[in-house]
Amino acid sequence: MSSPGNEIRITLPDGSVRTTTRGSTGADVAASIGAGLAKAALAVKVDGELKDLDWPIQKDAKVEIVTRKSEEALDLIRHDTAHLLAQAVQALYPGTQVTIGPNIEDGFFYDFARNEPFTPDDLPKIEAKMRELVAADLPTKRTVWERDKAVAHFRGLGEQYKAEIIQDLPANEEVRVYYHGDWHDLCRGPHLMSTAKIGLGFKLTKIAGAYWRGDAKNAQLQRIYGTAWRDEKELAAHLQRLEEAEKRDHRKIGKEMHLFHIQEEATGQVFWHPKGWALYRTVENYIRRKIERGGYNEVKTPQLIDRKLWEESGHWENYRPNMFIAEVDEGTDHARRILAVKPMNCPGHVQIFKQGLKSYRDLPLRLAEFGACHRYEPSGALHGIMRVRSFVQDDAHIFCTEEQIVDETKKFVELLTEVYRELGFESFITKLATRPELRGGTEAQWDHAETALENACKTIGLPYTINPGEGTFYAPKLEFVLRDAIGRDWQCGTIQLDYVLPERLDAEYIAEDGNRRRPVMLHRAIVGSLERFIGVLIEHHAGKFPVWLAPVQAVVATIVSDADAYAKEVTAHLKLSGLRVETDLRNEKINYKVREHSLAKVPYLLVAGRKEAEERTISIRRLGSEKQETMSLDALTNLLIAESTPPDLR
RNA sequence: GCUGUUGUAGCGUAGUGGUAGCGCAACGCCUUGGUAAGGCGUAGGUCGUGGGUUCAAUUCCCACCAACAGCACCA
Repeated sequence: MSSPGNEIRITLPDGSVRTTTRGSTGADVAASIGAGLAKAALAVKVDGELKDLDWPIQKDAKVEIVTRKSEEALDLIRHDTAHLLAQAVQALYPGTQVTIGPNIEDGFFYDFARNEPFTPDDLPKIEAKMRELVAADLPTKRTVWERDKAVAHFRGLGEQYKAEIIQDLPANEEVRVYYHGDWHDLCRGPHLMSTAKIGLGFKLTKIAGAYWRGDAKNAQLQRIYGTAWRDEKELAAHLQRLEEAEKRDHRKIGKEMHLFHIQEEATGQVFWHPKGWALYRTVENYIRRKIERGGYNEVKTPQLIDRKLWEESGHWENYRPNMFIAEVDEGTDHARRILAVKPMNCPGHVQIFKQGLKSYRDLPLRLAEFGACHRYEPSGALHGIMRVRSFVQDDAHIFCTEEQIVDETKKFVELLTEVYRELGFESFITKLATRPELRGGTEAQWDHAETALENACKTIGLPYTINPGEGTFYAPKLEFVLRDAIGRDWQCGTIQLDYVLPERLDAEYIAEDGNRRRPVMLHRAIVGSLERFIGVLIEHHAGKFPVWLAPVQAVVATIVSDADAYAKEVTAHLKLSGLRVETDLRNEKINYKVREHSLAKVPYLLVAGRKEAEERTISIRRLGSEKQETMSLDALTNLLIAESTPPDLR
């Protein structure tokens, strides 16, 4: 229903309708509503699409004026700030080529090609230039170019990357070039109407190398990251959040709480200290109970396995660069034997499966292992205990029939959800990684496998997103992702459907009809690597673990030395109940002890003074509370036992 | 692996071409104090490793190792 002639009908978000001339802009509409709105307007949404404020509206449409308060404002501001960054960089460092500058979470980046490296000292200079450009209030102007002319123009300026981008634009897409003052850049838009609209809520945060088009085979560009907000107050709040996140860093807390360390002579491997190992074992034993009850059989397979098996499994061909190789002299004829330290547990589990003929009645057969795996990870990938070269997976392989896939997947996802919940993770992300370009197996197998994973998510009501083309070459997979304190995502759990390995390693079972069949193999892990998971756990709780996980669950601290004997007795008593308790008899004041153990994040401080020793009681103070509570030794023991009981045993 | 930055006592840090300070922790002495740092004192460092320049290197240069941030890779 279009209006006649030069009139068009504009529908505003409140449902009201206005008539205006064809070709009116968002700015016109805003002005017609009020001067305040006209001033506040940043852009306009026409039928749901973000447009420049001076975009002529040609037909009846729903129109919404976007202001600083709108949700879209941040995206607009960030994108304009990216342009501002590029403009500042080219002003300060002539000859620098611009490439792309998209928005990311909390900000933006822009990739530049320049022979000289940027240094951290450059950031304040660039930032100052950006502020200058904001103050100059440079007007934005949108122009549309003919494609060949644009390519020639940018090439003439020495902007090879931009020229390449224009050439690769879809044929039906308009080539738009935006001017901010004299400076111009290829861009789809929309943009704010002037640099002043950006405001000063931005900050450049870091410099890094990044490959052109994300491919390590291409040239490496220099990326400058920034964050941008509606105003300086929002920026300050964001920086504050980052600081808070840093305090949760598992590497920092791991050191402070004496959980583990890593040193040069064993990079990418963890030295677990007594306290960290207590935490580790608590998690491991918990998982062990969960899988035992889930119908798994725990096994243990060798660390060093002959090259021959890895050749059969395909690892020698596909995974060799990541494998640690051991070579031994067999003694005679200089015969060398080559073994590989296992990077995965699957081939070992297939060997166990193959011992003795299996019947369909044996399936599903679930073999689990806390398997220590070694992988030679690139040095730049190492990160605390989250990404290491030696780690233990809560690994298991389910050998089953085609028909059992859906049920087994469902059971696994239920188990995983329960474990995450019991360990304190109410929210996690699930991704379904589907068939990649390079893949084995038939289309029917892939259809079946992907559907099975999808059905499992649906039947238990687990929300998931599709991660297209990210499956492994042999299988689609579900990925379970936990987020760390600094906003980084870590894939922990996974389940993958594998048709290839049973084939390569010749696993089979006797089916109901008496024929030999290949089992399907489900590779699955709940926490993934114990090391990584504990890292996530540390950051998730910021070191303030629930009592059952806490490395030290309580400290008995004395006020006067007269209470020493009683304090020792209390500690011994609690230890007999299986609690992790320490005694602090030091010649320090109680204030000092309270402070120290609070900072050490001990959940319970048990204070013993003369009074408690006489009355055989204890004064307790919980971490995070200033309240004191005095109770009998028996009551205390019961309380601590209750709180330290793992969630699955309650 | 790539780009950039960094590497000083257990931890956190200052500093300089003339062989190193501070805070916390540790240890000793005094203090026995009722819920977030009591006082005084002592000890601890071949300044990541190896070369080079220099009369002299922790400081300047080179190489290597490691850590950190991002990229790429991944549990």
